[in-house]
Amino acid sequence: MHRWPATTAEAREIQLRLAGQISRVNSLDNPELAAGVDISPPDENGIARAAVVVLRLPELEVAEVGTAAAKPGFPYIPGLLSFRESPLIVSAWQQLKLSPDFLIVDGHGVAHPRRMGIASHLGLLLGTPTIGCAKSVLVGKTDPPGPNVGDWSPLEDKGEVIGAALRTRRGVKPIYVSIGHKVDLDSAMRWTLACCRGYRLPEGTRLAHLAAAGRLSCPQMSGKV
DNA sequence: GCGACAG
DNA sequence: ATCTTGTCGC
Repeated sequence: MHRWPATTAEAREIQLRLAGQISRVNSLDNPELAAGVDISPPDENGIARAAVVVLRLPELEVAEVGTAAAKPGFPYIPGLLSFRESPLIVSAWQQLKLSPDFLIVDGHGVAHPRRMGIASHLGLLLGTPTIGCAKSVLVGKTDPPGPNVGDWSPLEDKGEVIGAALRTRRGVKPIYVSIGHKVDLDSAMRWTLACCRGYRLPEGTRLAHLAAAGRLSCPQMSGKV
């Protein structure tokens, strides 16, 4: 694919080049397997763990869980998150026997200064449709969406709609949905909502958070515990 | 120069 | 992402 960056300037150059490879056209058609991913903060030894949870739609039953653990090889820098977390997520993804139809990522897709957030980067690395679902804004402005589940308002930057503030639960802050790769914004919101079950975060992401922290155990687990 | 800044 | 109890509401 490409050489891993040694400097932040190099990382930004890579992002600018990769941004041109993102497809914002929808390719999801009645998906059956949805995946969510999250990564734990490094433990006292510097080891972080990624977990990918695969859910069967529309029931949202856990079909499989893949994990991977390692020390991140890149620091956390706003705008460069994917260089820190992507390698571990790719490893966890490779543990899977199933092939999810799409992946929801805990972070932004094109709602990023260079339109190349971690969700988009992973879409390219995995060759899979991806959706960015972040808990806070990185770049852009938005108004609060309406109070009902499914209500949304555009997230705009430099005159461009880069995502949406989406109400996934009443009475709590919205999440910020954006195109990762091979989906359009309407589809991204549609399938995000299809993965929500009364919590602010979609189930895949929520369960992956638990799995990465070692607080989810089920027979579908694979990879290291 | 100052503030803002996914996880 | 962390640190953080009890409390209010469904």
